Amino acid sequence: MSKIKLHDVAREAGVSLATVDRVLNRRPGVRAKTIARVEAAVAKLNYQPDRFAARLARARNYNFCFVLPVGTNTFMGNLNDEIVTHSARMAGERVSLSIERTDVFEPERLAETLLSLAGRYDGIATVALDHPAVTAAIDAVIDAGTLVVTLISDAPQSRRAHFVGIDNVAAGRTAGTLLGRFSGLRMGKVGVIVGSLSLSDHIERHRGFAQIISQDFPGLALLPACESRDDFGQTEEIARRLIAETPDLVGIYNIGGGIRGVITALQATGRTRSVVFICHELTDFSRAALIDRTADAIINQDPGHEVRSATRVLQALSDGLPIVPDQERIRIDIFLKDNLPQG
Amino acid sequence: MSKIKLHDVAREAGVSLATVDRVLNRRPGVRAKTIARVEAAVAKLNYQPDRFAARLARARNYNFCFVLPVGTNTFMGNLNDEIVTHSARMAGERVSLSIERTDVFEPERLAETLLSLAGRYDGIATVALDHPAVTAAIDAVIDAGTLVVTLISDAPQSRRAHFVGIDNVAAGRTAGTLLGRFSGLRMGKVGVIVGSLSLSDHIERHRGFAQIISQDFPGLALLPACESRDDFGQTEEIARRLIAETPDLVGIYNIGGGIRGVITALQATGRTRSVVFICHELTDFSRAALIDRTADAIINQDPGHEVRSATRVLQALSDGLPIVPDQERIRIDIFLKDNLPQG
DNA sequence: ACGCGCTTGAGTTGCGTACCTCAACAAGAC
DNA sequence: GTCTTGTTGAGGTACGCAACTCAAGCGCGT
Repeated sequence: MSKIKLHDVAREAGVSLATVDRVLNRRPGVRAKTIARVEAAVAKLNYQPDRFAARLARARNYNFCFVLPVGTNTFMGNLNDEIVTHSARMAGERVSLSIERTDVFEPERLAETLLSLAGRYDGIATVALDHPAVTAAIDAVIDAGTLVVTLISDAPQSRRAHFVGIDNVAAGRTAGTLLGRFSGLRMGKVGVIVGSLSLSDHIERHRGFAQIISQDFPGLALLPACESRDDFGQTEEIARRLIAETPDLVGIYNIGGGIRGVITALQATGRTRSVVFICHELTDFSRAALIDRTADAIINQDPGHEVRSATRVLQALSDGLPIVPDQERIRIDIFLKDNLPQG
Repeated sequence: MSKIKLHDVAREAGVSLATVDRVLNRRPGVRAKTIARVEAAVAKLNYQPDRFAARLARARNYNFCFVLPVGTNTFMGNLNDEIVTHSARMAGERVSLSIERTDVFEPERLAETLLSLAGRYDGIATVALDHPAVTAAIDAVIDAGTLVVTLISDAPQSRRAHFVGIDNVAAGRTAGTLLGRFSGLRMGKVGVIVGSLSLSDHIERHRGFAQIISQDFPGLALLPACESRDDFGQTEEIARRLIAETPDLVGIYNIGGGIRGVITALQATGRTRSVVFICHELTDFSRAALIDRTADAIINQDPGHEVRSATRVLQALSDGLPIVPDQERIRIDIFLKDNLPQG
């Protein structure tokens, strides 16, 4: 019952260690028939290479790079912090993490940045865009032998190995159900503030939200979405206008950043309790708003989980190990004032 | 900028490899002053031992045991499956997982089982009970040199190294807020079905739920809790009675198992939409009920995450490595029909 | 001066795998 | 029959650390 090792596989298959090694590491120079014999032995003995010995022998360090947007978005700031923290932890694991910043909203700039990184890293985790230039750049990077996973925002047309993030349509639907049900049986209007109508994740959230409101809540009417460019000031202005011009305003759904703007507007107009407010991403601000009941629910994706997941996936791909889908699935977290993490 | 190794630490501290080894592995025979010198060097160079080399050299396998309740509870069944699945994955990591079943609800039986496991395993993850006999048994197991973490249900008075599970008071509060807000502005009664009033996690959920209903929802009145012993049939009977005898029944909160009973009762009486139903644990049944809208929300703790977390924690404790609190925090998941995992 | 215990250095071995070299042997081409 | 090419075996080295042995050095008391 002791551990099966390479040696046992060799004996079982009736070949030498060298041949087993050639088969397992896909080195050339082995007949198909011999390969089959070795693979049969592996299967029969249920051989699992010792990860520790393998990594030690390989004596290889992995360099991964996270590509994040420039700017001071709070969520991206948190993501950045998680990368730094995780990087320190991975020192003993032979993985080093870097961060590269670029204007992710400019397809050409992002594509350029990605191309400049090709070959310089073993793997890249990038906040992507669903745009032909970006898709082409990702595929080019992959062809150069660098692994690519997308983070937060996907480029589904590309050949990226994995997407680390949430289903934004489902997130929008979740927001819709929460807002609709939290509004009780009231009838009226619902305002939507979106960062940009050209960001696919924002569009998707909006689509999911609109679906639910129109299907499940006939008493609620969706106002046209307003663009805030994720800016604090603009968001506040939009929220104030919504509140002032809509007597029967039942709820506000803030799809992107600038959450503080809505909070400020709601508090200034004394509408914190009579307007259902739902937003995305747990930050110090949104958390405080949830606790003082200005916000009613926060839809969240856990940046810590995303960083760890991206790193694990890149590592697994590098080592040719399988991925645990369950562990890498990023949840659409719903936070109420009652289930906030820690104190 | 290449990796710092033991050798570098030895040179920096002006001692030999053997001495550094003695210090790092807490072997005796080193003067306090020398220990300090070595530790200073470790700190200065930020030395991080290579986990892979260390594990390889230690040439040690870890045997961990999960102690689960007997019986056919669906959630515990899922937990069991996750352990089996994870066990297969850990074969290459030198960790083997076993499962031991006992009557967790009988303190004396559980204590006995735990004591019989002491010394036979490197670590134990047990579904515990907050009872003096269990607490004493856990402490005895720890004194015998076996690591202990509690799973799902804690024994807070014991010296267990870690608790893998959720804050059940917070989970109850979450259920309260969801039920209250989902009921709209209606007034009426709320039924609570609890598995057992002597299980601390059920009591805690009930306490949290009651807190929120009485504080935040003056229009709602809590009916006395009914015990179902987590049994399908009994749960159905209780639910049917609640529905029949309570004309103004607004919602039902099922704290433990037997969810199918409530579902059956709601569907048979045609009250699926007029009664807000909230329960715990995502299973095939509760998932189906959420999708067909018999259930309005499910509070969940992810059994896969719990198994992986318990294993990771036991491993980290065995290797003397730090724990990443963020990664090991089990979320109080809220599932609506819109944010269910996968398809 | 001697022995004792505590501390330290030097060195060896082994963990299981990856990766490499060299030699041997076979089948097929010419 | 010789040469080429493809296939296999044998064996070595390295990876960084844990764990161990043995001997030497030190100050101490007697």
